[in-house]
Amino acid sequence: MTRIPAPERRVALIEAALRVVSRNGIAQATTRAIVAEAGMSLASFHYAFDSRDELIDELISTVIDRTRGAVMPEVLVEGTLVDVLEAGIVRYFEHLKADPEHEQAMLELTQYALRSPERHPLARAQYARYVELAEQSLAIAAERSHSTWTVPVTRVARTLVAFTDGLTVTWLVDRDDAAALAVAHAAADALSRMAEPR
Amino acid sequence: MTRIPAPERRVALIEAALRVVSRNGIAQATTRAIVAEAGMSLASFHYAFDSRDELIDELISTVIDRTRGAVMPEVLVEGTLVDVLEAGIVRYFEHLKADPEHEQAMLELTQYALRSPERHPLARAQYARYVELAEQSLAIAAERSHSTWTVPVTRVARTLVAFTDGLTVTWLVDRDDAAALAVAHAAADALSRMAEPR
DNA sequence: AGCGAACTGGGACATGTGACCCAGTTCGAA
DNA sequence: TTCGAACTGGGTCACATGTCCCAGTTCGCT
Repeated sequence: MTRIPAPERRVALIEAALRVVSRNGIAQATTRAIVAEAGMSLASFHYAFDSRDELIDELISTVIDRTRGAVMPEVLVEGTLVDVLEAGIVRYFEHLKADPEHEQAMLELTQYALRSPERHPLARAQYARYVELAEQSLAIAAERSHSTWTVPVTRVARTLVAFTDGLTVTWLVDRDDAAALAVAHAAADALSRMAEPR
Repeated sequence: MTRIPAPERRVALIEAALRVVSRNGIAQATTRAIVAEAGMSLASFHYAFDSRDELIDELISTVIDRTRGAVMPEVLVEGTLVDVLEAGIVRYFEHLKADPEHEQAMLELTQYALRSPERHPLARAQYARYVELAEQSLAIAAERSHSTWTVPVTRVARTLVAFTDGLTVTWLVDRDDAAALAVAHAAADALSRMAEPR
């Protein structure tokens, strides 16, 4: 009924799609399901997007852009590097626990992108973004703990991303908080060895 | 043409399904695709299985049972615990590189199982199996390096699984061998701190 | 107010898919 | 050798899904 210009509709559809993917998985993110979630008619979908694929691609791009420093955001703690790192990872874990479906959706989108050569770059971009954010956090962490990375920060960041990823996948499966915290501790420990006091 | 008893057919279909999932992803593992891969007719499928869901469930169970000590199998190296651990993880990494599609399939099956409450236990079982295998490997590793775990082995194992999982996901995305080896190194380092010389 | 373009709703179509059915064929046991 | 059950192939059904079309409606501009 209400007229909405196409660009806004694209945004609304992407939001709706993310909700559907989070709630029901990407396999259930059909055009009809997305449109229902957005409260629109099917025609509006193809007025705003050429195809479902186009929407999914934009969805992935959007979540990449939107990914803020969830991984170790503003590190609040002052202290040893290990402590700062662990606090950061634990904070990410809290974020994961607060919205597991979202992280699960991210994982699914990655898997999805990995499945076609044309979309593979999207998955790479997603992880490049993760690494970028991790790098920033690690720089801050070193700062706060008066340390210097003895290994290129990018490499440390890649490792951090791998660790948090593993933590995410395993926790999504077993929901074992204590185990996840143990992983966080071990990961922080490993990372801290890549720096020295300044 | 050739008559094949139902139980054998089930096995053949599961094998075929695994190949299809590895090659094209679980979304493409339709009854028709599986049947074509197995060189059977569609009717044979529903003669052997009640439904596609039943096959997928059995597929997951099968891969769980079949999962051998890919994660740090017979640890060959003698040496420091770190070295033994790293060698084991690197060996897993070689396995991953040798057949990336298989590990990707495992990941997809997990994600798939995670999406429905009835199947969630399958995902848990899969990871429980991983942890079990990791535990065995870790016991051997401690043995070989004359060390003792100072933390319950199960917890160490869970952490190892998380680490290798993270390594897997990130490597599947960026195919960065050097980065993966760095993760392996860091992971081995972290794990080795959970033991002491005997 | 009037006009053209932007937008909307409902329906339609082709295709893919899971499930099923049934008439035939083949095998093993009696 | 015969007979019944196990098995097979091909066709079919219902439904979901991506895409499209078109007649109508609404808006911004003149």
